[in-house]
Amino acid sequence: MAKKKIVLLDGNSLAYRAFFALPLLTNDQGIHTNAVYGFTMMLQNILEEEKPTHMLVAWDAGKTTFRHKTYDEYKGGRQKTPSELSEQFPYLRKLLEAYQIPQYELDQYEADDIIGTLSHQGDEEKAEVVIISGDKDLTQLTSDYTTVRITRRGITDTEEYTPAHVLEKYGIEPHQIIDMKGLMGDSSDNIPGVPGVGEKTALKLLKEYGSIEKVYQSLDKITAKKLNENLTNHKEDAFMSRDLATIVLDAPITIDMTDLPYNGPNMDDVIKIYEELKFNTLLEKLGQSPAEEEQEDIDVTLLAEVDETLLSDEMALHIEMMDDNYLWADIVGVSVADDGQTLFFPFEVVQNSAVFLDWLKDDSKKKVCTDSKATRASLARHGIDINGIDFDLLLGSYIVNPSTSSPEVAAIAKQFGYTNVQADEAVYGKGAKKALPEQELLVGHTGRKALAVWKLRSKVEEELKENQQFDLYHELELPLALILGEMESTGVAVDKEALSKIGTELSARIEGLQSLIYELAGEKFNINSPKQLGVILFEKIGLTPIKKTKTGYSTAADVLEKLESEHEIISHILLYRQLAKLNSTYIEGLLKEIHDDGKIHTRFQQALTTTGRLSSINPNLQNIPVRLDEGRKIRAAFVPSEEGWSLFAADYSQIELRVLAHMSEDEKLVQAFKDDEDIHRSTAADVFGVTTEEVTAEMRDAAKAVNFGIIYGISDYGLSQNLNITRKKAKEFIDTYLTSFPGVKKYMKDIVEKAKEEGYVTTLMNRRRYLPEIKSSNFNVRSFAERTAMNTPIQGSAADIIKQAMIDMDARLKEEGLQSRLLLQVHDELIFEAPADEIEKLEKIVPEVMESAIALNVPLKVESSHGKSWYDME
DNA sequence: CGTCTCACG
DNA sequence: ACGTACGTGAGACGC
Repeated sequence: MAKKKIVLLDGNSLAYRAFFALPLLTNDQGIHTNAVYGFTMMLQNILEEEKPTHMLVAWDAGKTTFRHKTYDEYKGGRQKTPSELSEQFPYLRKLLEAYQIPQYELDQYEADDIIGTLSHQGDEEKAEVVIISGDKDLTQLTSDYTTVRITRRGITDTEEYTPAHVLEKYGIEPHQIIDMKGLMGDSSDNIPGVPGVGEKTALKLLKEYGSIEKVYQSLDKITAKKLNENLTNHKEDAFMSRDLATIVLDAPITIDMTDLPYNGPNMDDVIKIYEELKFNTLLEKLGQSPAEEEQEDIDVTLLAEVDETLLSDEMALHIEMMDDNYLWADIVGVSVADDGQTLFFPFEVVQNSAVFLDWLKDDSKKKVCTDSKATRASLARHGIDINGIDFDLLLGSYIVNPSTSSPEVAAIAKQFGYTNVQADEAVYGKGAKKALPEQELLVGHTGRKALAVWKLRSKVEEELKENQQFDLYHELELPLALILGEMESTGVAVDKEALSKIGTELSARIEGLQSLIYELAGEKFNINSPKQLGVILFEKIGLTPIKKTKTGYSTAADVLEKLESEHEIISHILLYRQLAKLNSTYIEGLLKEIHDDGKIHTRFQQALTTTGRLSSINPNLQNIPVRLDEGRKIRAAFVPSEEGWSLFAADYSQIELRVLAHMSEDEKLVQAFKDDEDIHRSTAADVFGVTTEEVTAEMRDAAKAVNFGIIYGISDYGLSQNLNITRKKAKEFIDTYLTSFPGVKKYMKDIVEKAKEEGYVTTLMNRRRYLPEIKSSNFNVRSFAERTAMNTPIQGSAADIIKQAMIDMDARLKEEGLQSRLLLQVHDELIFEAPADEIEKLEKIVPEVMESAIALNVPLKVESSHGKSWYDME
């Protein structure tokens, strides 16, 4: 028989861990499932890695334990278990039953004690025992036969404790862990310990004396006055604390090893509970497709001819493509739907039907669709005009809730309670298996999409109106989609030769740096691999690691910068990184994206960010280098598409701080903008208590960082990292700032409160972001939501403003009959191309239009420049 | 496919 | 005590 391997799980501890590590998920019944889900993930991982022959999950029993008799405040002051977690325990039990894993609890004892007793039995039998918990106290049980795995960040990652690892980490033996606890106490269990003694002091004492008894025997040798005094005064506490922390090895359990064989799960039961909890990804892994919603029978008629009477005055229209890049994807079918019918047309039929083409072009024939921009672009690619788009499901649902992830019709429909449409993946498959299905399926799928859009329109529009967001949707986002579509199809001209030339120069320098780095390292390695680089820097060369990542040493730029003076290799690596990034992302990456027309056509995602900003993909043209001149030179390859034209750029100056000034109505901030002051300088003057003339460059930099911090939802830690100062110093800065700008302080407080009360925050144009996590009992999750509550109205309002400016600008260009065209939007900046003789005009009207996009109680300020490339701008 | 790193506002 | 700045996209690596 194979060797015994016993795995003992600390049920409560792991459930807590899973609960706090994951966001609050719910199944369709509104039952929270995150702890069960996380627990399941852990369980899967454990089963796979350990392959146990025996298993047990131990639970804490009830509120009182024998430890309360020793110390009635044991675990006092502990937060009540959140109801979102307690409701999950019955499901955890059920899950374990399905896995056929024995569970046990014992009155008056904690899970620790059950585990301790069983591992003790295991030790005596010399059986291999693995204990899994989130509680480090359990490490006292490590022995030659027992390993303890303690969860660390995430849910499946654990740190493995053996006696050797305990010794390496703490410098003591496993049995001394309880002495350590006795001395230092444990605030989470309300175990007092000795005041003033933390982990460091406790370990120092134990390394020197060995045990609590010995520490007290040698008390006269401990010269540190305060420490000696504390030890003397809290002797009883120390011993009692040790007793409390000691895990019982002979609890009166009624089970033994023979009761715990593990023979694998009952798959039917496992599937059942996964289905109940809607663990779809786990079901898929089991080869079970998640229970499909019953699809109603829908008649989709395939037509090879277009009869005029079929196309009505108002219809849903869907252009189906297999690839989501609508700029190049082939159209695989077209469907229309209204109350009476759902029809499918092969695309050739549409192309060859004058009736259909006329209908598409006719502005008085209203089209209801999802993703109007994609619809328009896919048709335009085949020379087909479409007008009269009157509803966009994608944009509408995005405005209702920007946090919902998928742009797919099926996913959106489900949010609104309509399930009669399938996910694309179910029809086409995924990855390498993705393929066009047989025609009948395609017809049904494409038809159902159009019908879904048709059926959802009123619901979405109603919700938009209810939330006073119809204008935002209909007057801002919908017309913007048209403008963005034009920008995408216009594209930006890129000088291929110029780009290649920069690339050649970069490659030569990268090669030189590479050999230099190999030489300094004494060997060849892959500099692009953080893993290999970490080994070279921190093991071979022996530099001190400053930060760790999940998987090893961090080699991020801020870490390397701190090591720059330690070894000359660092500066070369930093430069190598910088140049390698430019070469791979911006030279090679962009070259691949230049099409036959000599242009790059990015796509702007209009329904993606949670704040209302756009994003740019395939390629991203919103992150072309600018901060360092080295990279900035890439911009020289971005040129006007026509002879004699120029690029023209206009950017909002400090738009986010101006928005903050407006929304907070902070007097000083408002006045500073009214006086057109250098805002970072004037902030510095206030924070440092000097006149603006006395502000030094360093003071201005610090103030600038604080201003950014304010926009991001400030935290002392974040600011300290950014400015490379102590947290205390950062906190002082923030406090001084907030005292100096009481309006901002009040605004931040109010916005968090409002988010808690109403569940969401809004922008100037009534964009919403829901923040359910602001009520989380998890500090990190809650803090993140609080910062988001502070940041989203600012970032989002700035996004609203520039979107409005784009619409106004588009109208103005048409009005004035100008040839100039908008090419790009980069969050606070608009980039145009223009004939030389229109530049002067643009210099006047672009700032004028942008500055008057919205009226705030501070002025908006726009600065413009123009030139022969995106690099040479004046 | 997740992680790390780094480009932008 | 907790471990973070807000919002993105892309390339390289290594499983």
